[in-house]
Amino acid sequence: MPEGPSLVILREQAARFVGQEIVRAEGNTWTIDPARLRGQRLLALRTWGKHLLLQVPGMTVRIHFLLFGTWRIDERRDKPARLSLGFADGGDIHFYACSVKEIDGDVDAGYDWAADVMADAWDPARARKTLRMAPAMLACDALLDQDIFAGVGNIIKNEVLFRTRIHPLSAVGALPPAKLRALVHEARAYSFDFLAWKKANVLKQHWLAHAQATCPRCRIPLHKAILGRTKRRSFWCERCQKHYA
DNA sequence: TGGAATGTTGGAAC
DNA sequence: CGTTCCAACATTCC
Repeated sequence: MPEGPSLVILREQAARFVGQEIVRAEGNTWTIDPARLRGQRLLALRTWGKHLLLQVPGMTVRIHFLLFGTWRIDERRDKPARLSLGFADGGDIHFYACSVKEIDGDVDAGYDWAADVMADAWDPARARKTLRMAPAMLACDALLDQDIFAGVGNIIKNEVLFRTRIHPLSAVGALPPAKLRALVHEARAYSFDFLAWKKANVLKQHWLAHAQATCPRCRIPLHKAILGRTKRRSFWCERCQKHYA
């Protein structure tokens, strides 16, 4: 469950642990020593794109779920946890099949919060400017670029391109200003729709292009291919998504 | 049951 | 030395 909106849900689900002492810490992670977290107070729980940041005094741990990672709160799966944290109130959180890393130094210095499509600090003008500086970049690659659209994943990519009627192989430099603006705007707008639909457990039924066979506008078959430098699945309509080149 | 999938990284190759 | 490419990793579902 790794796109940005899902991380927001996780952050909200785990918010009650902030301020509590970590009384148990274990797991099969090899990148940090879980024992270092024991006895520490969880100072903050933040997200940046697809990253979850756990801050305790003198240490920040970054969790990334990649493609297969999952978590559970107040329950366990029948699988070894990469990292498990137990809190003073008796609750616990378990992370599975994820990447665990310690972040060196100041978190605020290392992350550009303006790039996170879910963040209050999201700055669409910054995204547009970055895109204008890379005119040859394909639209399908641009949306997956975490330095520009942190939190956007393959589902959001396909839905944003469909909504904005932009062909995935369009060069961003060929987009008229209004289209570029729409692309950036929808990257955030769709991400918040994703968040609401995911919370309501109705995300998939709202997919218009991703993993779909037919264009809901034209009723013709959608195209499906592995596209771009990112080599990810794209679903698009040749009739209603314009190829800017 | 083999293949595909909401993703990133490290190191090889150029 | 910088940029690009690809194998590797990890898990579940159909």
